[in-house]
Amino acid sequence: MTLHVTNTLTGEKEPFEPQDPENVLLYYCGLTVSDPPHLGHARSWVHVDVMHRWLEYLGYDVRHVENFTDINEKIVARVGEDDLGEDEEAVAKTYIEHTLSDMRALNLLRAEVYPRVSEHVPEVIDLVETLIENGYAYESNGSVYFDVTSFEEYGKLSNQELEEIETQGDPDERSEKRNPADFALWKAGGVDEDAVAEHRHEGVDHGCATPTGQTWESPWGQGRPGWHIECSAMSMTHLGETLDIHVGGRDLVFPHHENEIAQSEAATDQRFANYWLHCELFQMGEEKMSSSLGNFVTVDDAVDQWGTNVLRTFLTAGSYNSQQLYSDETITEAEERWDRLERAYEAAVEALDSPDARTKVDDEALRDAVDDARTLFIEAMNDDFNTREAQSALLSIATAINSHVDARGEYDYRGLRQAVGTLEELGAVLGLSFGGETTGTAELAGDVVDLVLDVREQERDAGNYERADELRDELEGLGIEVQDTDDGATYRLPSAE
RNA sequence: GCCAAGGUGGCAGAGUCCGGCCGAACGCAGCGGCCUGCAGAGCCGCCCACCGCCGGUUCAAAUCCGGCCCUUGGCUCCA
Repeated sequence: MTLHVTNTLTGEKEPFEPQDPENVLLYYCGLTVSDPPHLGHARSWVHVDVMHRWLEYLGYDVRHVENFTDINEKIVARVGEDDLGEDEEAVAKTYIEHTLSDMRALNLLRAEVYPRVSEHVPEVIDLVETLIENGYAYESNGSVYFDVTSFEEYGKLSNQELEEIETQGDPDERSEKRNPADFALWKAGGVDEDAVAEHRHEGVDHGCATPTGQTWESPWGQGRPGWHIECSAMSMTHLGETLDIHVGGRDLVFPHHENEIAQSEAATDQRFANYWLHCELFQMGEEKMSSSLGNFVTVDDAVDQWGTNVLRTFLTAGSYNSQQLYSDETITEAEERWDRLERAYEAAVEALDSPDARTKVDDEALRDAVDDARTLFIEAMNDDFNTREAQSALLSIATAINSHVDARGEYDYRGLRQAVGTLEELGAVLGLSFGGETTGTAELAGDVVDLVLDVREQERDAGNYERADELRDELEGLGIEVQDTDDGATYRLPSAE
């Protein structure tokens, strides 16, 4: 089966065919950089990263662009707060660096470009001018609005009729619009003080903050870009008029992505994106995880607590387009699943190093299991990036390895090599890395643990089990897992992530 | 109110597009056995699901069709 993806535009799972058979143009609707990223963001990032990796696995060159929205009321509101920065640019820079660092910690492939709105204001203005010239937008009191009635297909992504779209918003602003559903492409003047006040954190002194208000010169006077236009301008600048894949959070379908389609397609008369994929949200009990609800876990805390591999196992434990439950239990379960994978991997590597590994031994059950797992994995990923199913394929390799090793006797050298290689290769698609880097200190720690285990072995030989158990307990208190086997004790250091 | 997604074992979560290999995957929890000084890890096996409810189509439905109930998300801050 070839790759199939669920397209929000049609609501159906469709065969994936990029415009150019060798290249994929991928745009991910990135963050507004006004808060530290949380696990909900990480969930989307990791799924997009897995899509990217899988497309490369299939042989495509992926041109992957991910924007940062650095013009926003919330950013203005953060100016002067703590040590975030003394103006909007500095605040945005702080959070962009924070975000990129979180992304590295999650082992995400880098995008080709991370464009920022503030660097694309001329393109935004060009696009708005085109829309006015073509009769899709109008100027009103120095602001420019998109006339939704001029775009016949408005509502096609979120599947809504224009008259059913409720509109709220500022009554003053609304009076400037021809239709309440019209949205701003360009907003006159600086940021509204009330809007800024609304996003301020309580009880924070903003000292001698000097927000600039983030305004630019334009044909319609001082102003700033509206919320949706930046993604159109940036994706067109870096990837052209028609994207192959546009990804974002489910919460962005309306109005953000709907408006992106309207303004882009009105401007170019070309289809804006062929496949719209949407990542579902984390559920914290009864509601979604979100910055505004304040019920989130930040990415850096989660990385500190769980490490990259556990987190990635957790974040890909459901389909990208299914809601996923966040709880201590579900994340602990992911940890156990990763541990099982890693232990099997280590057992295989150890068996390969042992003198009992023979090239003439042939365990068909092991080899077949590995072959089957590969087939399953590929089918799962091709079926709309089914990462959970892909994980179970990996786990079935673990079971096959354990079963083979547990039988003792002689080991199938080639079979184990194949198992290890397959785990590494397919694990990499999910961004999992086995047998983590051995650092100098880890090696030293290992030597010390060996010494302690030698002493413990002597105590055991002497029948002094109480002392032996004490030593084991103390090692375990340090996070070092001890296991007694026929060939002596083995250990696992806490993962050095 | 309108739009979208979903309701599968104790938990979590695939499978639903393309009906039969689903007598329902993988993992966790639980139970039994093996291994072990003990523990852990591991192995082998088992338990737990009339797949939200009602009706229909079919030789055959978790999967298709209709109705109903419930949950989540969106309806201009949102990944």
